[in-house]
Amino acid sequence: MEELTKIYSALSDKNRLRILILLLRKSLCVCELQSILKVSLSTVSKHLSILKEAGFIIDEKDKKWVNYKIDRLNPNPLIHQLLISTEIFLKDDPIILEDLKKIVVVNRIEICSN
Amino acid sequence: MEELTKIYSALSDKNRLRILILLLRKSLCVCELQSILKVSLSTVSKHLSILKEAGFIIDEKDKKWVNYKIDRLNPNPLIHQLLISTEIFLKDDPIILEDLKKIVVVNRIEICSN
DNA sequence: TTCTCATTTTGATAAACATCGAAATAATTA
DNA sequence: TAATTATTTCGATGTTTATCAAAATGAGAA
Repeated sequence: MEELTKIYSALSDKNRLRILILLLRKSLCVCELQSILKVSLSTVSKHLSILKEAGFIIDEKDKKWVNYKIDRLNPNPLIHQLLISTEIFLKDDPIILEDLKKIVVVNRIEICSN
Repeated sequence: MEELTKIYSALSDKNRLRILILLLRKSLCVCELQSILKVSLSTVSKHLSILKEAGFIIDEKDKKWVNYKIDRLNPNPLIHQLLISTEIFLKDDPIILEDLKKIVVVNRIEICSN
């Protein structure tokens, strides 16, 4: 039962839902997410670790950066079902729509070290 | 987005998951739920109000008691999908299996006023 | 090897939450 | 009407959580 409450708890925060919707479109590094969410880097990092711990995402080193992406290979079907339902539920949300516009032009070289 | 975090937050507590699984089998009053969960009446009442606020359950007066039941007519399809997924995920959970044994013999006349 | 820099961890703070017992409420029964 | 009683609300307490800034980490670049 703890595994299930951990999964639902991971989805119980606005910033984490925004992160998941963004990652469904595109793999992103911590500083790119920070530039969209406008919270501190340490907060983004903490949210990512909660989502990873729950099984929604994985991380991958890419040169200087850590790319976070949806864990498409997670064997728990609930994870994928929740991602789909969440995406559908939020498809017209104004904050989400703004976020999705931003990832089109986001550029980690410009953003990092500022 | 707040509506969605409210829904997922409602599912982020062990006692509330136990309540939902019980109500999927049988409508129950507050004191019946209390006798199974072994937490205080005010805590059960609070959990029920959170589940009701999120759209999972409704209440109905029946003589001296308030019966809580799954809101089968909630127009939000996510609610029903989450209930089904949650039930499947917890189908072999030992605490849930014990709970389900108990509702077979639970009797509100014997339980209340103790 | 040393420096740089993206990320994580730590420590602190304020807000939210789960829980309880006691008081308040409301509705049925006597 | 008065008493009973199932439930809710209130007030208090301890725990968890979201957040930030600063320090630590660790991997690539010089």
